[in-house]
Amino acid sequence: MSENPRSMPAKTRRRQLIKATIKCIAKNGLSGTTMADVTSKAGLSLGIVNLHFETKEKLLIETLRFITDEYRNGLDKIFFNDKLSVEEKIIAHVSFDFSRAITDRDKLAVWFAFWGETKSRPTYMSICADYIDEIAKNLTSLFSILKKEGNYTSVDPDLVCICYTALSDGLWLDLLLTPKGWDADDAKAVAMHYLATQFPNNFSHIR
Amino acid sequence: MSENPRSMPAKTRRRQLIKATIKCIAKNGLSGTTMADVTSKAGLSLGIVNLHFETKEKLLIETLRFITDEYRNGLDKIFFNDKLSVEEKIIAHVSFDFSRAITDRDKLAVWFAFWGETKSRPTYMSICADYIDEIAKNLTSLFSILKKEGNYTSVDPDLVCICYTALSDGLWLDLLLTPKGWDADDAKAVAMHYLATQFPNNFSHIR
DNA sequence: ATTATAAATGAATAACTATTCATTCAGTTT
DNA sequence: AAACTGAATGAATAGTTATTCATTTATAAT
Repeated sequence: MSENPRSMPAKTRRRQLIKATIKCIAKNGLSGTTMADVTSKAGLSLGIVNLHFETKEKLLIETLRFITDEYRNGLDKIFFNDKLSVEEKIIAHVSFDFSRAITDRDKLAVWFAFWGETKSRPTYMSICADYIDEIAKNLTSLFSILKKEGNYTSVDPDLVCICYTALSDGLWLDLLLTPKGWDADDAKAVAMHYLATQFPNNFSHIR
Repeated sequence: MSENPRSMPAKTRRRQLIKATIKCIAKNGLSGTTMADVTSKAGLSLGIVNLHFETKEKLLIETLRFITDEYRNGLDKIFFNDKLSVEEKIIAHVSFDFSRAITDRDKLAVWFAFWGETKSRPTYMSICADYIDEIAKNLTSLFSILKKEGNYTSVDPDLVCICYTALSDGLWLDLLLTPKGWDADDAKAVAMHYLATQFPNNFSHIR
């Protein structure tokens, strides 16, 4: 099969298995995801996961790391883009949060599947804690700068960061739970509505 | 054992098993919760779950129903309490959302464990959808009345309901993921901060 | 007391699933 | 083209866990 040459680099094969894992978790949940499911979804043989990841648990951990890295890297590209103003960075952040890539329902299902197990798995917890802290620091600093630039004397950047972050997590949950009559653009509008309450001169009329 | 008389009504025994299930899910996750765990946590014998619930899956469904009912009933008591003003009802709603009973970390872990599996289990999905719709309707109507009473001409009650609900879900997630340096009262303050942006004359100075 | 009833037990079973590893196979080297 | 290398396979194995049900036990009824 030219689709699946044996000479593929290990990294590609690992990614192929992680992608299959995401689909399986979305379809069957974490508890319902078996090695047989994952490997057949990837069009490969049963033993392949153990060859590339050693154990199922390690495959799951790499899958979590894959989606957290994707999220963190996407946001870092925005934060460290010198061509954007602070206002533009914040808008780009929100747009990214509700972009196709991030609000893909398969991936949302994976996020929540892991969050649901976080309390019982220190490894999941620490992978999550890492990216959360970093992103919060960056976003808070954007709000701080905008506060100064826009003379928003009564705004509390830390509070706004916590509030925005919680809001966007909750909106993701809505997108996951209510598949119909509601989409990522609607969710984004809700998030912008909140930011407009804090920075009305910057975000009030943005669609 | 006088603690565990055989004459206990079936309902009590079922509740005892559900309580044990909540603890097990919090400790080991949905996938890691076994019948042996649950029954030993309840101080009963292995076969007892199948006697009272037939299958593990049915026990899990009843556990989800238990926590959703607890939440819905708590809020209904507030909505249908004729002695409270609309403002008081909204405050009571928020206080309930961040009360000890609701923000208990074991129970939060259960919420998220089920939400994580919702996409793959239509039964979980429909149990969630039921209570979400009902609560949203009630809360939206409170915001509508407050809008009229307080002359908040530019407030959109549907939007505020969606935003508040998403925010509180996201704050629950924060409480679950970040055990230290952050508690339910802090989360409640964030929620009140949002409501104050919409109804400043009612909620600005409330602790 | 004796019998009847229903709840509870837990050893045995059945079903499932992660992991292993001897073998196969594709591609590379000599 | 023969030998080599390491990726891939999947049948077999090992381990785990839900479920069953014959038996035991507590309570109620007569």
